[in-house]
Amino acid sequence: MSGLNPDQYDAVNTLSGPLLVLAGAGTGKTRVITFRIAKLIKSGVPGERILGMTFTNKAANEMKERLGRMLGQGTASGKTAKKKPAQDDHIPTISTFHSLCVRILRRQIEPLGYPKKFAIYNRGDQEGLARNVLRELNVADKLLAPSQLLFWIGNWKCKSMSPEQAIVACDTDAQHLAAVGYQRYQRQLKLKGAVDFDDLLLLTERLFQEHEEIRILEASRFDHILVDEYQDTNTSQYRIVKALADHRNLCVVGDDDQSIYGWRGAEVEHILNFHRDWPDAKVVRLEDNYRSTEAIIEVANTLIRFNATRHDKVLRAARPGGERPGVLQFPNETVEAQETVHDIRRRLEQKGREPRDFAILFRTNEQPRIFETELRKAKLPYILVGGMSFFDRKEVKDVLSYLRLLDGNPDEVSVLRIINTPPRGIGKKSVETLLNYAIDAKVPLWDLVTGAEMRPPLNAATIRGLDDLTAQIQDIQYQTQDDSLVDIARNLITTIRYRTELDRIYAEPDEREARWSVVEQIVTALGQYEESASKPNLGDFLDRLLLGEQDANDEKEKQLKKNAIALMTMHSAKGLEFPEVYIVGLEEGILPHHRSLESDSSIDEERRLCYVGVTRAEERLTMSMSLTRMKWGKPRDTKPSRFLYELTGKAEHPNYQKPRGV
DNA sequence: GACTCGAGTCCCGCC
DNA sequence: GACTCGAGTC
Repeated sequence: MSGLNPDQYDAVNTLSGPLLVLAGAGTGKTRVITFRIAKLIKSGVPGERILGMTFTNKAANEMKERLGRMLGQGTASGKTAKKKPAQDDHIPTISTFHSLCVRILRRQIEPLGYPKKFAIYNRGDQEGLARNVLRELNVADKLLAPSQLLFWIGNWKCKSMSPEQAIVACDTDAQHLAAVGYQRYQRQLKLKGAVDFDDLLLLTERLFQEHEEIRILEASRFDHILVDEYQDTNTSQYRIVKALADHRNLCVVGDDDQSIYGWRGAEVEHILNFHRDWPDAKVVRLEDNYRSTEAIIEVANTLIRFNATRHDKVLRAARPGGERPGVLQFPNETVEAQETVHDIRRRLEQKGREPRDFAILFRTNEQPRIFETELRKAKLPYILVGGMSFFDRKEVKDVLSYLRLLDGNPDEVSVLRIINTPPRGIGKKSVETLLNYAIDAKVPLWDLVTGAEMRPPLNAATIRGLDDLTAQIQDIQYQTQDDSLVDIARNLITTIRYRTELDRIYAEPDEREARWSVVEQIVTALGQYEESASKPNLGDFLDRLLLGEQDANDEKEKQLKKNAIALMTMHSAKGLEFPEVYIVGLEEGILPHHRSLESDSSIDEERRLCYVGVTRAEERLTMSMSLTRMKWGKPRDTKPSRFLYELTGKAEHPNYQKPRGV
């Protein structure tokens, strides 16, 4: 326990009772949490009685790794540990909220009327459902598009609102329509035995509310709870934490200046009001920043002071001096990318830096493309973090849908996806007939496919197709009963002739290879999972993959090990640090994002996001913008981000605010 | 039923 | 510029 300052030491050694750690950026939050867990264990608390909660898998993995080093062992549900730990049971659980909720629901969901093997729907699946709902309601796209419906549903859900509550809270006709859609959407999900991501939290919350005995059972699993990034908890997460913390040994850590998840329902009030929930809570403040140089901290402080409503706190730099952060302007985004990569290469060669010392941070997921191109040209290793794009790929969706089926979980979305992929003569019309029949007869679609339920009249080609599919799936299930998961997947891909299908669709050899390699990556991920999990099974693998616990991107893993330049959004960068950071695309409309320009409070959140970006840098920070940017096929003029003026001291300080009402 | 082509849209951020 | 969707053709 060496190397802690008095405040950190205080936080680490307060072992019981409610504790609030208000910690600025770079003040050693994660360190305090990990030290505290280690200390608890050393003081005799069994590891399995400790629960650490994080918001991202990255944070969870990092904490597991640190803890592993500190205690010289692995941690539960961690794939970071090479060997399976000897005593699996004495290890603390480090988990994201969603992962924790999935585990609770897999054990206890039945009282809520969902099947134990519920499917988890992601964005793509949700869209299909939303479309169905709108079709059912006979709503024209212009009145309410599927994406809008999902937007509203997401909004209500992250505020923990039921459809009934949403209907009451509506202002406009479109909203009211969405609320009705929300009700139908939930009904459909339940009918299909599926939940979406938000439901994972909502249902857990409801489970605890309606079934006290389950709440007590789940709460009794742990004696200590630690929550990182507490400022980012939404209503459900807040209630779940409270419901689990009977023992009162609750330690939360956070920073209101880094609250960047307001759009998914996070409320800073939770951290600001912690002492109201727990009046005897001890409060520890960490204000010494050990990460960045004084020059960088100065920029960060200057910027964040423009936010009106915040806890006034100072961030003191422990590292004096330092290079002044640079602000660069480029003619267009190609030059911006080229020059950034050029600069990195120069510093790699001249300053003895390593690729892993660099990060390029951006606001939206379309920005990295051009940087990827330039990095590839320069033959520099990079890793693109985040972005669910892996799951958006057709091949991934296809293979995962088949795997869900093989897991004995033939939910409708998966069945519809693969029923005619590869083509087996089952046309749109037939699928529609089947689907309508399934709805009318209240039987699962899959039972019509297999013929377990009486099928409606269909043409001969369709029947042959359905029988083929059924035979294929049953063959695999029969042949591979005792096989490893990897063998099952291989058998599947061969049986459905997926490679042939890819070759048929894609003419370009390069594209064929690229697509096929994605399929192989899934198999590799399955192999990795099988090695690390204590009781591997297909359903658990699919859960983990969907929750992001299991990395399916083989290339990514390799590069990570290989030491690579990190490309990520500022949201993903939270909690991380790099010696050299480039924040790119600092333009009005990007950061702050144009969708946030309507209200002051969302501009404040954009500013906090920028603050998070700035405070990732340890030694060198470069911010850049380009004067024109391609948008919808045409180069368009841009305006420098207001944050650039603010952080360079060129904007009016809020102390000299313009008169009201102007 | 499978495939091609052209019109229409532009979906933040994450688990 | 990239992608999806629906009409139209074989």
